[in-house]
Amino acid sequence: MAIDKRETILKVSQNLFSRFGLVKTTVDEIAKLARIGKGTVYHYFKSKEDIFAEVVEKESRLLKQKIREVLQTETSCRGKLTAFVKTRFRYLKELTNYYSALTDEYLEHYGFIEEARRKYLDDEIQTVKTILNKGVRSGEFDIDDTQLTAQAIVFALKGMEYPWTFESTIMDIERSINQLLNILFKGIEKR
Amino acid sequence: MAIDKRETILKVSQNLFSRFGLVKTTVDEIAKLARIGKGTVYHYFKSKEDIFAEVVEKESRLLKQKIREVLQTETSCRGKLTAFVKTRFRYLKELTNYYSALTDEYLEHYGFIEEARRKYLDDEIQTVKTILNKGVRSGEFDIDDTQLTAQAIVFALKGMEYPWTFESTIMDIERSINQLLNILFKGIEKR
Amino acid sequence: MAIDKRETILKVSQNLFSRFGLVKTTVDEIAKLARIGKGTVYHYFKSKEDIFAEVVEKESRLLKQKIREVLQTETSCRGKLTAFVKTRFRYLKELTNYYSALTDEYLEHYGFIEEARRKYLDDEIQTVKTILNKGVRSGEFDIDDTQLTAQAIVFALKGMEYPWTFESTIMDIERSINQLLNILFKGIEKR
Amino acid sequence: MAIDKRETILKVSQNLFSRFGLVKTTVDEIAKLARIGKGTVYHYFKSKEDIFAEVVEKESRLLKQKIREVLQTETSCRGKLTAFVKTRFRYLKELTNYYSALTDEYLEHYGFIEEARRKYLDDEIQTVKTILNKGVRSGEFDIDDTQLTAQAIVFALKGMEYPWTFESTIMDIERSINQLLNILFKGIEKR
DNA sequence: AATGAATGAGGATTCATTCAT
DNA sequence: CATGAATGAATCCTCATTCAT
Repeated sequence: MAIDKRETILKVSQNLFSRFGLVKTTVDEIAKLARIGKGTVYHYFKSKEDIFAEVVEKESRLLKQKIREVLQTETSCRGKLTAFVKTRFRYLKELTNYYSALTDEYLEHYGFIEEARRKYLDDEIQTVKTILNKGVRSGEFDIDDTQLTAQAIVFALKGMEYPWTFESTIMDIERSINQLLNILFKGIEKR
Repeated sequence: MAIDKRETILKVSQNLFSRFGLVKTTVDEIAKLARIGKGTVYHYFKSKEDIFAEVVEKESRLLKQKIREVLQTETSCRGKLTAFVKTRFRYLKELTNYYSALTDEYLEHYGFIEEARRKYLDDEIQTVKTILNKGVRSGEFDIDDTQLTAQAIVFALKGMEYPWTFESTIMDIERSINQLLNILFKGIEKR
Repeated sequence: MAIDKRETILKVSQNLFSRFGLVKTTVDEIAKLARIGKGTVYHYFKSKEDIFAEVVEKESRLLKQKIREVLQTETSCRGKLTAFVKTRFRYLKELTNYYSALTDEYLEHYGFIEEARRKYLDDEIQTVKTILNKGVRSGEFDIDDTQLTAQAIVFALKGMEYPWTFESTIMDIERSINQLLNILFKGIEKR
Repeated sequence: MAIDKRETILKVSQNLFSRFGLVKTTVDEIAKLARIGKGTVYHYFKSKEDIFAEVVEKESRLLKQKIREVLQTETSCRGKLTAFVKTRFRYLKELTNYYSALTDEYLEHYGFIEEARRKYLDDEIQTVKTILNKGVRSGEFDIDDTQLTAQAIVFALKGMEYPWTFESTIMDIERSINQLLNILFKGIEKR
């Protein structure tokens, strides 16, 4: 029961934060949506920021795990890279708090966000670099500096995190991702 | 005099918004920094959001103009694309409000932001597509679907907009951009 | 067991009240320090005020008893008066709740405090008056109106109750008490 | 007008603080009593504690000035001492915040109160000591250690600060003060 | 045109008390 | 007996906006 309520708070908070952000989400709303008293929220969490931190942390764990799973199902390096990019993209669309925590400027002042960002970035670059290295060794890829290339790829992927609220009306993001991967592998220059 | 004051408000607001965001910037601060009375701010602008909208609009115009200028100095399509990417990146680092307006989730509810985003995106894609088309015609590029490719490139570029506060300690962004352009042109697959 | 817990609550409350006062002491703290559930506190006491009332009452009883004891060990009236003053002072330094209950202004609204004050005062004045009367009869003292004098002395003694947090750095209170007693007996006028 | 309002806030706050203390006085009450909006209170003062500090400071100044005035009207040292004691007492009855700021235990944590206490005490002792020294030189008084005696007297006077809410029903404080002064000058021992 | 005083609607947080288990 | 989950009233403070001067 108790855990139930804690979980409920996290769930509605996740929802609210993802829609309105940290500042514009009020504890009142959280309590109301969770159908509990405002005080109860403070029974389970020390502050609104604390809830946010936990929501972000949870989403982060989920994303990492998904990526780890998916990487194991692919054998070729090209397959791995493709899987990584697509999984990452698909999940980030849902894990909006994690996304916004990594993005919002005014959150820079919260220490835990800074920390999360750094770890997240290192993590992703490392993952990509590992794939690239393996690809180079197996002869699939032709890359001079895998570290730098991994960085560049991860940066480019961040473009996918953009909150594409009007995506459907303008374009099909999935197709764009495929195209991006194509470019990534082949380049656009005439050979 | 009147125009002077209006301009001052915009300038200090730009500064404050870029540092603290829309929500955390108070009208009091704006007035104090502009060395005018708080009421005066409301003489020139209907609301805080209005100031924000205008700041963003102004930065947007500036960016577009810069890109237009720079594109004319380049002749090759590869040069044009490179120039576009680099200019865009350099300016976005300064035009932080424009950037954050395009990014912050809780701003989605403001109509003018929605509008700005759409326009901005169309614009950039169009610009890139034009370059790509020219490149294909001139034989520089080898691209099936320039619309889709332009979209993919613009998406990838958004990754550069990430607020890299710890950039210096982790990596040199400029080098990453060069690498990204390399990938863009050549791909990573062994030929 | 039950009495044990009740006693524990009283003890930790005495400690907390003396350090933070009635308002700034929370029931949570009391429960935590007593290593019991918050609800349990309400098994033994109707409210926080109730705990406070009992703590004060207990300290009051302790002080009275101490004074009674000490008065019996002295024979001369001057000795009795000296003993009374010194004992009273020494114990009040420890019985801080009793002290603060008698002092804090915002407590005036609690009926039981009003009552305690009145009783306490009457009591002390009566005690001193008894000593003075005895002294007058025995020829030790030369006093017109022992009632009025007793009142004046008790008032003066209240000055000693002041929370001298910085006492050590400024002066030695004990020495001041001696001096006060000297004045009390001899006066400061040239004879 | 502006000063008017600031003054009004201070006045009603003085009243409320003196009746309910710092903790139990709410900003809402202050605003309501001053017939202004709650926000206005914060226009003039940074916080509730700030108002309190200023109220106390104001009362302190008033007391000191009154005492200075009264000391000049008396010529004999006995007269001066009597005047000092009586004035101090009469004014403290009104300056209840000053009084409670000097007394309340839970206020010890506020730095400015600590400071005020120390200054206040030094001040009073110095004032009394000056009178005593003059009295000794003129042959009016017979005192060994005027510093110690001054301390003892000031301590005793603190007893007068007690919140004698039920004074009238029990005794006439003024008469007690006279008696205390009598004791101070003559002592109670048979000569 | 310019001001800053005035406001009140929120919003985060605390805490004494209740109550189901 | 014992608990701690649950509550909501109370409280301090912020800030965009209005308005009289």
